[in-house]
Amino acid sequence: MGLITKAPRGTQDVLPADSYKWQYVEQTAIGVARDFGYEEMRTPVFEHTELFLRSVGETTDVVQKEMYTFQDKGDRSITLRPEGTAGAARALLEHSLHAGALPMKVCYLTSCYRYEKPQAGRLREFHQFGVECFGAAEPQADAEVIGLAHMVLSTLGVTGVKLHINSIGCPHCRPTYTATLKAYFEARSAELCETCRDRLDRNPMRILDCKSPVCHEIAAGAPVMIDYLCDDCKTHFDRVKACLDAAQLPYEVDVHIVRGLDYYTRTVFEFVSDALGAQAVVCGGGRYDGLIEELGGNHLPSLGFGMGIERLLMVLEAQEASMPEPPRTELYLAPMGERAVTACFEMALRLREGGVSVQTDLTGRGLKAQMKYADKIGARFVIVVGDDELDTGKAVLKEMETGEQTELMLDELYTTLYNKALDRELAGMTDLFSQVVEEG
RNA sequence: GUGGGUGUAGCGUAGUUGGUUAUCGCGCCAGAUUGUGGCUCUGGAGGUCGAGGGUUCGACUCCCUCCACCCACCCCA
Repeated sequence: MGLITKAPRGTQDVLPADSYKWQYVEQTAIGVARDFGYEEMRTPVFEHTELFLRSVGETTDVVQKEMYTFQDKGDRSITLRPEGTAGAARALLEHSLHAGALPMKVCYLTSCYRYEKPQAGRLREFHQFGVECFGAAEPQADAEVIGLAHMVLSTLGVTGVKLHINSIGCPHCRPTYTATLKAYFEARSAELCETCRDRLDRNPMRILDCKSPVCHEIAAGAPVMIDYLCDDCKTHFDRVKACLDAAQLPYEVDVHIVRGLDYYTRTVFEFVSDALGAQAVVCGGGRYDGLIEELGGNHLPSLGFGMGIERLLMVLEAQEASMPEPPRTELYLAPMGERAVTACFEMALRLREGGVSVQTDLTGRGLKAQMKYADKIGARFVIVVGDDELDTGKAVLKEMETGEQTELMLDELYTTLYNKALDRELAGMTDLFSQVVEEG
């Protein structure tokens, strides 16, 4: 197979058979966010590289080795967005959205790009649903954002997902902690794995996350940020937890959560699924009180999260969750002969104008093949239109599932279909009603 | 970037000391009395056996290189 018939590494096509799942997930997420006051924002796929250096952080892996960066023809350094927060923050500043009503709540559905080696739950192009809440310093904002993520997951029927939260402090208390942590690991540096010895200088907090057994054991006894929080951070975290408790949102404080993006402060959280492979984080986010300042704005405490659509779909797939499928073609018009082809073409257009989903023959196939096609696409009704029908105006409406045939006049077709649809809807409501009665 | 596993039609597969035109199932297309789908039967199309090179009279099969996919490390959504 030649290169042009192969999508680039780490990318995925969403095929017609699956796109309804994406639409369902996306609409659900946007809908829940709207209930929380979030409005959609769309920002460009690419930004000035500088934006990500400043926000995500120059020492992070994302920036150091995973960005799709290139020079454009005007010799600007451009980068395909590796995450969604930076672009949203940039747009906020560029359009002075923070001058309007605060907090400023936005959400988005975006593709993100990271040059990584693909594996289960990890792609080079992936999609994220994200929210950002700008200008909300209070702990209830943290809880609300977490609650929003939780509600998106529960509305979709996701199960087996756990919420982990932590506080990683602020610029006032973190340096003290980092120094303490570094001293602790340095004392036992000989035992650490090679990568963790490198991390000692770059970012000792990463060692807490190491999966190697020895490091893990050493890390287990390491001082944790929580114990070094300044009074403000501690109070903030306590109140976040109090809100979550009050809302009965179950969580686990996981002192080892360390986010890999530099802008995070105070609250960080992850929703972790047991249905995924090693990439278990379905949703990750937290507070970034310093980011807007870092990008040249005023101090504007903010927070948000990103949710991986592919991972979300993997979880739903794993638990065999049902998702509402879009309605199938209502009617297939099977023309016999040239006169009928023209008539069906015209009839189909009229019916579609009335909101009926109709298909008719485009291939010149025989009747049998057309019936097969109608069956395959799941058409609910079929009408064969030949010279007889055109001459008399009478036709037979066949219901595919039951084989039941109804005689009708072609010029009453729309009304008939409308009534049938209405009957179905009523029947559905009756079913729903009896179900409710049965369940008490 | 580092490991491990896997590559035969759209999908799932047979091909086991290298030996004619590379299996089979599903799917697709067409037929089985003139205008009716699902079941059955018959026929047909579709493959540079992941790619390139090497060994050999002869390679899907053996050797080398590369590529892709899957999984893990790392990192994160």
